[in-house]
Amino acid sequence: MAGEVRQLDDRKLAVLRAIVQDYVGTEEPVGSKALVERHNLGVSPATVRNDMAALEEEGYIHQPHTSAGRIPTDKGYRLFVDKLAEVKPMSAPERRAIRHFLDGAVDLDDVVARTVRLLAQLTRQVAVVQYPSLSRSTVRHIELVALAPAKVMLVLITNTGRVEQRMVDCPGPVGETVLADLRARINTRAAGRRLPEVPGLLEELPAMFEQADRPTVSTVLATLFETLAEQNEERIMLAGTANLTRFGHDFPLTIQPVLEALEEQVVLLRLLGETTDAAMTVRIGREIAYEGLNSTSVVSVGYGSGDESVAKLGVIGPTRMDYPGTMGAVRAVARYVGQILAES
Amino acid sequence: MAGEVRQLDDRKLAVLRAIVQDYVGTEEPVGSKALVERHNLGVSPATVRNDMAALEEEGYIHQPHTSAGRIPTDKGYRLFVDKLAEVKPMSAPERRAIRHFLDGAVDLDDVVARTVRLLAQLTRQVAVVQYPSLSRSTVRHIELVALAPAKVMLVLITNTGRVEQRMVDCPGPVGETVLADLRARINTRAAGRRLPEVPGLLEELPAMFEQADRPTVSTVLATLFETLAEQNEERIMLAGTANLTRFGHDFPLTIQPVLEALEEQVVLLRLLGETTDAAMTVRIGREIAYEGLNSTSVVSVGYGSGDESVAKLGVIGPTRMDYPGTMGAVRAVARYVGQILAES
DNA sequence: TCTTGGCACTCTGAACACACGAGTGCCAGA
DNA sequence: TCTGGCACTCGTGTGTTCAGAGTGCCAAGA
Repeated sequence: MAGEVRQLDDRKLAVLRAIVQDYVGTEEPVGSKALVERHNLGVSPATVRNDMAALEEEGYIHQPHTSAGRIPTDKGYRLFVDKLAEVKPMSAPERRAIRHFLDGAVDLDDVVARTVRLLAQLTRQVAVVQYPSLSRSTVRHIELVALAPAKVMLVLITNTGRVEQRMVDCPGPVGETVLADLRARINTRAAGRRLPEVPGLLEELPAMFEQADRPTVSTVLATLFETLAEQNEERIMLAGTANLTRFGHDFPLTIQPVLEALEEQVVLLRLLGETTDAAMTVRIGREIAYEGLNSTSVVSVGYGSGDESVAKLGVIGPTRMDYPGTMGAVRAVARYVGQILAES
Repeated sequence: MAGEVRQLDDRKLAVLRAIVQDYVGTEEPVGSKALVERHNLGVSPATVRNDMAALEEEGYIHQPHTSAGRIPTDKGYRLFVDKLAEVKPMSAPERRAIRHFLDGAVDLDDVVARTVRLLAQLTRQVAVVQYPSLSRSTVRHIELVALAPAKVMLVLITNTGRVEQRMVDCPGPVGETVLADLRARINTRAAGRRLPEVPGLLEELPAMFEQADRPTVSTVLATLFETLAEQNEERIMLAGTANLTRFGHDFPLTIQPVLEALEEQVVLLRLLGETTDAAMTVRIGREIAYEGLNSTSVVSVGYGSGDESVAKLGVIGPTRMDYPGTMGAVRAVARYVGQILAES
């Protein structure tokens, strides 16, 4: 009946942009007349109506009732985000405030806690920050300490400031010289490397020791590898759940599944995990795999101490959100957290 | 006009109990007729009406509108909890399930995480569990390790399985014998003692060392005292916020301040802090100091590894909650967590 | 071919009236 | 002291009406 892949005309795109902007602002379906009044599109309401009909035909907008205004669909938001919106940079005072707020942090926990609060406050939505995960970070230092004749404490310090320690029960007494030797060899090879690489780099180590010491060396290494591999340390911090109350009119129905999803760390981790490292990811409504979040959008991005990202952070809000502003806030916060981590 | 301190008649108490029970079940104001039908009070609705009028006069119940049923007031719930309700013990299968679920925990974090989820699930409300706090627990072991000539790592292990470590930069190189001596002396004095006691017990230690070593000893001790005193480690874990959706009809208004309160660890800590150690505490509506929680009730109790409580846990729900059941669940969970902590 | 003004139509939401029923308070009698 | 009866109150649900916002379509103009 109609051209399928027909390219949308510039004005239609402008109309879509205007609809998204107005709807995000007012939360109410927007009609042709109001649109023309608030944006100077240079055409009459009737023309806009024609464009709207076309946009609806293509699935970018939708009418709740026959005689109501239009609401963007997920597809409409998608087009808006991809083609029509610019990330809105933070203002200078905002940037200064972010910087200042994060600078006050005393340790890693505090950095994460401050970040998540800040993000929730800036976006007025639910913020999620993943702890810098072990698997992405690099080794700063590995320490071995004899606590008792056959008991060694192993301490792993990462570039993100995270400290993990383990006790190792060795098969026999451990000489201090052996331990020092082992410590030196481990650090020479592992320092600065990414955690998952480390086991490969230490493979030939046992062979470098006397036959008698090999069981001890192997035991220590085994514990180290365990620590490195321990993925269940993927922790997450949340803030801003109170912002859910501003979600919409049809309240309990929308909010319940969202609250449930937020309690499932697994869901949140997978959500953030899908973010491609480099760029900011925006997932909208049905695009989100987890059903409970089908009426929300997720804006997420990686952050890291260097040029590489060690963890993700993001924001969860209604599909009807201020995408440019949210994306700007997320990007800015991620950038500053990265700086803070790099400094400390 | 009327007797003020007049003792309430047994039947009036029975009526109050019935009102509370019905209202908790139905969430709707309960009238005299329905009451008589559902509980065999042995009297007619008219009689019940008289009793209700008296109860209202005394402030135990309240009428939302002239021609509606009655709803218990905070004062009514208070009387119910104090005089009319028995803590409802968990059934044997429930107890077994609790036990089994908690037994699977692998470390302290996991114990707390499982506890809070369990509590949320059992009560279908919001659960709060405080981590065993350093100040209440006792020293299991303190370890000192030389990492570099003038760098010592201090590790504090508590009876609740918590491990805290700190780096100490010493004013000068530290001899291994001095360190061993210090370690031994510290542990002899501190092991088994409550954390806040420890500084007092170690006061005269520096004097027992050679003049030259005293600065080092003092530095190490200072860091240890800091670690002991660090109260901001009072962490809390939450679960079951999704249960807030079952709160009431007047939704966003009630839930918003509650969600806000739940984000403030400080508020939650103070809330739990007010619990007297020994017994279970129930705070109802306006009795709660924090305004945002004025339409909720909090049931909390201490739990601990021995006979003494090291932290608190509890449940936050609408004032209209099943007090006997909630109290039963809270008590049972606290008891089992205590056992788990004692074992590990 | 695109745009525009006009017009008839649809539908929601607010306002209002109204009846029903649940629940009450009070009183007189047992 | 309890009970049944009775008149009264008031919230809720239903039905109706009405205004307004918004649409789609069409014919005329650029």
